[in-house]
Formats: sequence, C-alpha cells, structure tokens
Amino acid sequence: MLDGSRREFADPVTGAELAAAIGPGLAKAAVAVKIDGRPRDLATLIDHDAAVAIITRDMPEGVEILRHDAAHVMAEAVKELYPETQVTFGPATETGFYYDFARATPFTPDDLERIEERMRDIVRRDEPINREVWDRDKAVAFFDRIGERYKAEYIGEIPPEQEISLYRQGNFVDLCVGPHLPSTGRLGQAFKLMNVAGAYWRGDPNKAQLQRVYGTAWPNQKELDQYLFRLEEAERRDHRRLGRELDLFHLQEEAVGSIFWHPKGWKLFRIIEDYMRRRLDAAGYQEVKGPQLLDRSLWETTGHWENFRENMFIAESRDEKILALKPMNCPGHVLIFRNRLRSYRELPLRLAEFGSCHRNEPSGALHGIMRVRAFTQDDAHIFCTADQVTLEAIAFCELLLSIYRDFGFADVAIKFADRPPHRTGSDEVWDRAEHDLKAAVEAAGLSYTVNPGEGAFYGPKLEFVLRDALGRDWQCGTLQLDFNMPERLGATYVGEDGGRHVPVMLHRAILGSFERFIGILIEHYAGNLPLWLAPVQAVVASITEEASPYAEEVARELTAAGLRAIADPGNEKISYKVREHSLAKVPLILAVGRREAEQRTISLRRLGSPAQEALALGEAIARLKVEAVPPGCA
RNA sequence: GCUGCCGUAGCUCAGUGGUAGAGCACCCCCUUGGUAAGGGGGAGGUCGUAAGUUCAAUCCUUACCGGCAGCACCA
Repeated sequence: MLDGSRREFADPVTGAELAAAIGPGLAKAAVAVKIDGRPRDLATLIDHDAAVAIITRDMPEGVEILRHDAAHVMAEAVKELYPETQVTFGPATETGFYYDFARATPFTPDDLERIEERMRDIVRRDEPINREVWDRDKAVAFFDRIGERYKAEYIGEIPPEQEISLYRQGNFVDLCVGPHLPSTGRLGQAFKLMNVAGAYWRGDPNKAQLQRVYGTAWPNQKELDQYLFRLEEAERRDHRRLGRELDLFHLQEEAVGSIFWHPKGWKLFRIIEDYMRRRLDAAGYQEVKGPQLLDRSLWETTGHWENFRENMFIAESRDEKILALKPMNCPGHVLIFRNRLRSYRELPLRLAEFGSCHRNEPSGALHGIMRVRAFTQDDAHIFCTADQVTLEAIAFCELLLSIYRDFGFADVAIKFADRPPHRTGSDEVWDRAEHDLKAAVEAAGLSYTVNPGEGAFYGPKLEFVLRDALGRDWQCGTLQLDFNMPERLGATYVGEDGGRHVPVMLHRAILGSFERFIGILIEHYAGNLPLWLAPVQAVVASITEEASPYAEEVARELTAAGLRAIADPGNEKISYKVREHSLAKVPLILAVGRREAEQRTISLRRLGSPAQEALALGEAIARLKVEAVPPGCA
C-alpha cells in the first residue's frame, strides 16, 4: 500500500473492494486504483501480489481522472443533444478538460449552456461506467457503423500490441485507455463549460478543423470557485488593461504588433535597461550595436532565409538589393567577432546588445505587449572554446537567477530542449552540443526537466521558466549552445597552437524580450511595481493651495536626490488626490498642508496602507533615497 | 494563418431601419478642503472601413481592417 503496509486477501479483490476494506471514507473518495504503478479502474480485479495504491479525488492523479471523466460526460451530453456530431479526443488539461467535436455548424454560447445542463443531468443519473476490451477489427467496424470516422481512423494508429478498450456509460461508447470513475455520479457538479474554439484534428493545420469545447472541473465546489476567482484576478491584472489604466503604452492598427510607449512606460523600460546594463557590465559583457537591416545573402548563409523567410520583414534598397530587418542579433555579433583576427586570449568574448528585432508573427499570435512584431532582446553571445563552455554556463545561470530574484521571481524551473526534427548540423555535432550543455547545467548544481525536440534549429537550449504571483509559468531566459553558426559564418580564432579554430557560441538572454518581460512584471505585481521600478515613485500633493509652492519645492528636492517625483499642486481635496494617485499605483504620496509648509515636514503615505507618517523633509529625502536604490547598485 | 465571437465618446457600456445616449475621464466656474470621489456648467461621436439592399443604414447583407478566446506558430 501507499503507506508501506501489506494487506492479504484469500481471493482476488477489486480496487473498490480493497478501498472499502480499508475504510468507508476512502471508498467514497476513491476514483481509481494504481496497480504496480499503473492507474486502473476501481473495478479492476487484483489477482496477484501487487503494489497497490488507491487514487483519491483530491490527489493530482485523481483530479486528472475526474477531468477526463468530465470530458466523457460532455461528449455523452453532446451526442444526446446533437447526435450528428462526431467525437474525437477529449483529454484532461491543467485546470480542466476539453473535447474536440467534428460537426458542420459551430457551437454557440447557448449550445454550451444546454450541454452543461445536460452534463449535470448525466451526473445525476449516475450511470455506471464500464470498460470493455474489443477486437481491433470489430472496434473499427463498430465506430464506422455508428459514423464515428475519427475514432475508426485513430484505432488504426494504436500500436498492435496495445489493447483496444472501450468505455460505456449510458448509451455513449468511447474509445479510451482509461481509467475512469465507476459511475458518472462520482464526477460531482464542480465543473463549468468555459468556451468554444477551433482546433485542428491531430494538431495539424492541414487536417480538418474541429470544435473544441473547454471546461474546467475540480474535486469540489470550493476549488472551482477559487479557480474562477483566480481567472478574475488574472483579468484584473491583465497588462493590456493596466497598461492603459497606468498610461504606460498603447497599441493601434497603424502599427499592428508594435508598441507606442508612453512616457511612464518608456521610463519603466529604461529603468530595466539601465539595471541590465549595470549587471552585464559587471559580469564582463561588452555592449555592441549591430545594424537593423542586413543583406539577404547573410540570412541565406545563416539558414534563416530558408527556415524563417515567411516571418521576416523584407526591404529593398535603391540599388535593388534585398535586405531583411533583423529577426535576431546573432549574425551581427558573429560579424563583429570575425571583423578582425581573434586570439584565444580574447576568449571568452561576451558581446551584449539590447537588440531591437522584428519578426512578422502570424496575426493570431499577437497578444498585447507579450507577443509583438517589434521587440527588444537582452541578447548576448559568448564566443569561447569548447573547454570554457561549462564555466560560462555556470556563470550565466548564477547571473540569471540573481537577476530574477531582484525582479521578485524566486521560483525558477529549468528545461533542457534537445534536437528538433528540423535542424542544421550533423548528428555528431548535436551529440556533443547536447552532452556539453547538460554537463554544464549539472555542474552548476541545478536540476532540470527535458523538453524533447524543442531545441533551436542550430543547437540545444536551456529554457528558464519563472513562476509569477498567480502561479503561472513564463519562459523567459535561454541559454543555447551553437556549434553551427560560427562555422557557417566563418568565425575563427587563432589558438595557442597557432592554428585556426572555430569558436563555440553561446546564445543567451535573461529577460528574453523587454516588452514581454514588462508585461509579465505588470501582471506579477498587479501594477504595484516595487519602488525601484515605479515610473513615478512619489507624488507630493498639496492639501491647500497655500501649500502648493512648498509641494513644488519638495518635489524638486526629491528629484534632485535622484527620485522620480512630481508635484500635484492642483485644486482638489486631499482625499481626491490620494485616491487618484493610489489608483495610479504611485508607491509614495507625500501630503503637505499649511502645517507641513510651516514646519518643513511631510506626511508620508505608502501605497496599500492608510497609515501616515510625519517626517522632517530632510530625513524623508534621505530615507527615501536609500529605499529607492535599485538592487545591486549600492 | 485557421475557427468562433466582437467593433457606438478617451474608458466602461446603453440604444434604434427615420442622421445617437449614460457614468467616469476632459475643459471652465464655485469651493481651500487634512489622507481612496465637494458642487455646478461645458465640450466631445462620419456609430471600424468600403460596397450593396432600401425612399431612408449606426442598425440588414457582403468584403476588408482591427480586437478577443483557442488552435497552429514562436529562430
């Protein structure tokens, strides 16, 4: 058993009987049973000595089974309401489930309501769910006969050694490996249909487009409510909304996929850029700036023309040369590297650029400032010898984690992405690159998971994923090992032996794209940026007009001390000003009235707290100046 | 790019086959108020764009543009 104990039975028992033998509470919470590590239906007969664990509805595996059942119940409801619809796949997801349906007319929101209502009926009916093992040909014939072409097609692709299992609940029969709940009633009512969208059959844009209905499902109502609340919270934090409300940026159709940065948004951008520049300088990088437009021939050499032609912006010069707006910075950096003869003594050479790139992303991919067509990378390329890769990778990981911490992200996961199907370079080169990169991250003492086939076309990569305040994951940083491009572009250095060698190139970014990272920061902090990042750190608000000259003076002194401060001398009540600047998420409000002006003090109020603190002007400035210093900049 | 939905004032949204409305924001005036909305007045819209149907289109139809959700994509 899970707790290490043993239980003996004279005759084989089912998972359900076992759970009941242990206790009625467990029997009720049980959704499936794990036999020798394999999840099975509760009705499965345990006929040998086995390692058995009861899966309950509150365990992650149990929730997954619930969600999978919810998908089946939805399919049953759809088949009852719209018998002409064909079913395809319906798996569990991170927060719920979906099912892809094939039908001529799309579902409407009204249809969703009807389907959800019918699902609730099916749960109330408490239909038994039974597993049946079928002969392969009979199963194909069966699904063909009932008009489920997708199911019939899919059976043909199931490996021959695998059993063909069908699950029956009420009049609904679905091809499925399971496991499933014993009956539909066990699902409970803590689910909700969310939306409809298109999805391709087998994820292939060349195949039929299906109607995907998304739902969410949880072990109980409380968790469902919490989830729905989290969705609302995410909406409140949406960077597109906050970007407008805080007057940071806007987007409009004359520049689809590009950002109009307003003064406050651009200030934030520059604060981050200045911070990154300090960190990179300190870490031994040298900043460069490459050209925006580069000749087509260069992109042909790098392989981008072949691989990403559709996604590049093309321009023509007056002498009819074809140029492309750079979609990435690395070729420029290689050209800087190979502009003159390099010695091994110069390695590792770390060239950094706040590189402005353009990629003609498909219109459906665009999303606020997170996915745009014009963006800025905190990009750098490290040219080094094969022997230096490990130390460089370790140093990079440390720099990255330290920078993430400064921005308030402590929870970082690492993924190792190996060779993709479509790639350049020989298998020998890939073997070595993958081996070296893995060795480096292991040497750095970091753990990682593997992301198969997700590497760049020129080399494997490490992906750094940070988790935000809402528990969402964002892949930002990357470290890519490239044995290919330096060779393609003819970069060499003179080694200790006097011979020419091709350097290894590490592509690396920490924030990824400034635009996207700023979007993440806004959502992570719900717009309440920490003092060092806030575009406006302090507002000095006068309480009466008499005190306005003093408010202006205080703002000037704060500015002189290096703080981003403005005065609000306007003709409004102090409560109005407090509200206005609080909504604008200004971290510090310094209120000054007649009393403060006479005594040369201020009344300090911090965002998120109604508390007030009376301070002498000099002391306030001294303290706030220290507080506002960016991290790593003492 | 694909599927579906959406597009009315700066924002959030009403509304109608007979040339448009609210609240907030904005501007002006009154008010000088001690920590999350003081009062009054004013200005503001080619109803996404273009065709079509109609005596008449913001409203109906079509196409295009843009947005949203998901899919696909993400060097």
